[in-house]
Amino acid sequence: MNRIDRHGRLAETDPIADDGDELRFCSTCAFGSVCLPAGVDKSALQELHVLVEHVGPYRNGAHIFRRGERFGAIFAVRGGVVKTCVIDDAGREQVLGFHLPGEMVGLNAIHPDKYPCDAVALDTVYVCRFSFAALTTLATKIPDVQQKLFRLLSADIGKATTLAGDHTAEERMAAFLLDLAARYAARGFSATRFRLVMPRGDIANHLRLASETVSRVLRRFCDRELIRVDGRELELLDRDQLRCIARNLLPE
Amino acid sequence: MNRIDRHGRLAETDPIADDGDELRFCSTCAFGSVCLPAGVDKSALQELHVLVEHVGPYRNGAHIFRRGERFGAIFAVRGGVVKTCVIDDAGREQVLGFHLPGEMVGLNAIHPDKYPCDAVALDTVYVCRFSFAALTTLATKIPDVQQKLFRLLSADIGKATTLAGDHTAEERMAAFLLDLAARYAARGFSATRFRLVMPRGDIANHLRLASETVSRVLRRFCDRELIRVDGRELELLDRDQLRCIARNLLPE
DNA sequence: GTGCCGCCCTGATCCAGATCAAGTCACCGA
DNA sequence: TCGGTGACTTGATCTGGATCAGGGCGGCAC
Repeated sequence: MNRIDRHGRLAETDPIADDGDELRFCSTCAFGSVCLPAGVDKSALQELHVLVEHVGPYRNGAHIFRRGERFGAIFAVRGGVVKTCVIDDAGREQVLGFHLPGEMVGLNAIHPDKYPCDAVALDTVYVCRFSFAALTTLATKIPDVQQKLFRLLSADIGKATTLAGDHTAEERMAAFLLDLAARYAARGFSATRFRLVMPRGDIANHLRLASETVSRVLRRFCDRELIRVDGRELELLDRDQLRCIARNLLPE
Repeated sequence: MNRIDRHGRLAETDPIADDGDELRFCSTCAFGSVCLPAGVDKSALQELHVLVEHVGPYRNGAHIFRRGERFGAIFAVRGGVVKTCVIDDAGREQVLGFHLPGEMVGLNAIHPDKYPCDAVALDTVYVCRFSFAALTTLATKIPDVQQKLFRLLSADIGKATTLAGDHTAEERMAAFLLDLAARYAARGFSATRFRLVMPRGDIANHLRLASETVSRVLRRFCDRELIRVDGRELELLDRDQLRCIARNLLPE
């Protein structure tokens, strides 16, 4: 893999950011079954491709959208990792989630009709922008599109719910690592080795832990030879054991 | 109000359970803007009313649906309060939420295509059952229905997210009480006096606290004259102060 | 009536994880 | 080469809320 060189720049051959390899990316995107010609009639597909807009690159720290902005579109991450977060009025950040290539961002903005959080690039990020108005119009014509949207929304409820549970630091950490692994695997990446693009502090915040606790738990997992860590590079060595630790918050 | 007499039975005049006062109920339901004739063409409305099925009563402790059952319908609570929860394999319950009259249950089941949790009546419960397949078909014909569903789903993501935050016992409790008050108010009930239908243990579990902590926090709120508590009857005395305590998790 | 049971409250103790305080290390710009 | 800075780690201490233990009370069966 080695998608990102040691200067943080994307390698030229990066399959994700490379628009020349569009089909390969779309096939792994959360919206792929919709965007790709899979039984959908051609004119409708044409409409979908017209309403998709490729945006990027965003550099590390750049905002894809900001809290409070009027809702107009949802986004699929094409390349890089996006963090969503809110800043409360005491100035403390709360990390809501990390969005990997192929995953959607902005679904939580439909109801309030404005983005309820910030979306920030954690490295070099490319996205597909879907105008939501156009998308819903299309959804009335193509039941598959509608169904896909319902499912994506429903799935996000489940994710948020799992995180809300009452669990120990080790349970949370194990579940987080396995979840990342599964999501990378679902997009065609390695399920055992990947890079934690986000800083420890963001992981900690997301899991409602202190960053010191994250360090310590990772250390313990290393000592028990469940994982191997080198900076932000991570390898899962004993996924069964991790699953066992995380069993109470994995099922959903 | 006094909707429930001291034997736990519904009073005869209960406006919610009374099918004779259907319009009044529908006007306060989360789906009301859809079910009621508000610009929607008549034949479509007819279809909607056909697909709605009134179910109940469920007695305290009865299941509306169980985890693992194949997903087929979403429900609007007509009367009573519904608790959703999961039991992990260690046998510990986790309360996901409470659903008041007019609110929807089951939206989180669309993606896994089976109910990911149990829905249990906390008192005498009546529901409207919406076949999801029929509803989505209708949604392709009536954009308002589709839009409503998108919004309901998106709103649930927001709710689950808020709960996932890292907050103190007092913040959680204050936010919980204000949230209940706002939801009762939105359905036409008093915003300052209502009944906590659920036992303390369920509140505690939902807020990821011990029931002892719930007791103590309520006690402290009483001492500070923010609320008045008599068993399960509750009155909010100083909502501004409560809002101040809960400010970090209310905005969303 | 009496005993039982479910729910709630209160006090004492304990502990997981937060916070505080120092480091180390890699990177970078002058 | 030398600070400076930001991300990460490690150890010491503190604390909010869990857990444990006990008791009160109202409803209900007998």
